[in-house]
Amino acid sequence: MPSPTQILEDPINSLIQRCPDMRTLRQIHAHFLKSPLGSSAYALSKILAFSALSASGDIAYARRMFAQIPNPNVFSWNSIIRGCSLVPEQSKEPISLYKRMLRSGFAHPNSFTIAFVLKACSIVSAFSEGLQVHCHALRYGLFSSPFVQTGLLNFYAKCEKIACARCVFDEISDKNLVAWSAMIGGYARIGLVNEALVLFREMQEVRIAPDEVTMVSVISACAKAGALDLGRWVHAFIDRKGIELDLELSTALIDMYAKCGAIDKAREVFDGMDVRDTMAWSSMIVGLAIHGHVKDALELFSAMLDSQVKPNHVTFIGVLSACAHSGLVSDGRRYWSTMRELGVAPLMEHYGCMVDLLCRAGRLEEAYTFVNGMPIMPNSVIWRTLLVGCKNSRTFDEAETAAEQLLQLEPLNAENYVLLSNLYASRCQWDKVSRMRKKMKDHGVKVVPGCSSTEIDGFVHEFTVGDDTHPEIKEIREMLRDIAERVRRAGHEPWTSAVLHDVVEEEKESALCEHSERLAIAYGMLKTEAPVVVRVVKNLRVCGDCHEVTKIISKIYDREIIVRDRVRFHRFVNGSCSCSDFW
DNA sequence: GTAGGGTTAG
Repeated sequence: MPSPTQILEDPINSLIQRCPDMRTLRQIHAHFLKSPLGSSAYALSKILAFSALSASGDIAYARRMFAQIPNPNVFSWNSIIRGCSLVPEQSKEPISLYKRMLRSGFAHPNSFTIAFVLKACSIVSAFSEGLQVHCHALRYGLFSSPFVQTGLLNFYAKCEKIACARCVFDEISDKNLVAWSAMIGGYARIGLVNEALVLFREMQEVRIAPDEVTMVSVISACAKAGALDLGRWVHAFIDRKGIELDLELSTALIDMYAKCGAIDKAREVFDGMDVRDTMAWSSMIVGLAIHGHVKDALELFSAMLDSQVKPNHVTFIGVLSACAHSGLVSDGRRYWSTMRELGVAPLMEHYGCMVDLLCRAGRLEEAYTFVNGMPIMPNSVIWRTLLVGCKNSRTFDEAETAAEQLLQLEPLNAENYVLLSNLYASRCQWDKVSRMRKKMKDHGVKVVPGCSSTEIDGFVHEFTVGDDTHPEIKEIREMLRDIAERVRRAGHEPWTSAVLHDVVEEEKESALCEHSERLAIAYGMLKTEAPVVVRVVKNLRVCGDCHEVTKIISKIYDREIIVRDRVRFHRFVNGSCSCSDFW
């Protein structure tokens, strides 16, 4: 039997449920303030929830309203906490609100509160605050809520505390689809590809059917691994299971195919999409750019503008890097202006592209002036780009200043000393070469060997600095040296994967058939290495006199070579000769 | 009233 208040309150709820916009909500609010129900906590909390959470709401109005509620109930606290974490500007405001809620002592957190605060903590990676929320969840006996469980798991994963996330995951007795997806996504995000894929397999073993959200993480893991065969298999799996190719999954597929070298396949997915947003367009543009398909990338950018999708900073990274890789200096400058006209504020990455553009075109002085005129403090990448340009051009006098800046910013990065040492060596400045060695020693900086690999038919071929153990290393070196030489002779500058592809295809058709397997390995390396499987694992750096093979590859592609945790990936792929067997 | 997803310079 409903109480008299409930009878009166029901119309409020239904009124708010049907409220179309804030204008109407304000009228409803005004009406209730004047009515005898003006002080009803229930009515106020419903009005607050609408303004804080609905798509047509107004968080500023919700904040003002919340400030006027004398003793907000838990529902109101939850609404304002969640509402404040939904705004695009990331802040710790929801966490501060939660602290205020606890201090007020009037309302106790429930599973909704904990889930919302954890979400807020994961958005801003507020690790210490999240830890306390974890304690509260246990103290208030709320861990049994699946929303709290996944909230905690996701919080740890987003803070890159993956072992903690795994502990939470293992503690969940009844793991649902969301928990599995969150854990797989957590692994994939930080590049623990093997763990992500193994967990995906375990998920199938316990008969939890993955959905499109799960598959985004799985595909993203394949992209990070450069595992084209696995990626293809997963795509077929998605089709076989009838999982919908929504916007996010299609974008993940475009990215995976592009990063694994199958740019045509990426384009096929892109062309098959009904709706494309900024990220989808950007993935395709970036993919084309890194493959050296500069004309296609720039045409696609025009098509994007024609289709009224607003480009963002990532789109312009693709456009500017496309220009940089093909020497289109004036076009690059034009796009730089377009970017500003479209209201996309240049970030460090964009300045990096422009410096790269000028350096590759041999305009070192201009690049240096550009760096000095930057309104933000140049980072180490900018100085390194400039120094690599110095090394290649040999006609620039400001290298010393750039070197000082770089060493000041990153005195412990071995890569910098090696770069500078090589730069001085290229100029026969041997005293400076030994000074670099001494500085490195003084700082206790050690060289970490660079490492690259390629996957062919599910088998990973690994190459590490100073490691000659590959059974055909000599032949592979010779072949790559030959390919590099042919490209050099052909006068293609800068070298792009498209040019390389042509040369390798030509090789395939020529008299080298007896070396087909080696060629496949070399080609596989080119195919998988260059298209930005360039994932640099933190604290690992390519440095030192890299292995001949990796050096040639990086030279050919004129980009940094891959460093990633090969061993893990190797273990995974080595478990089987082909991925279809593995699954 | 709640949870898990896609693009990023060298």
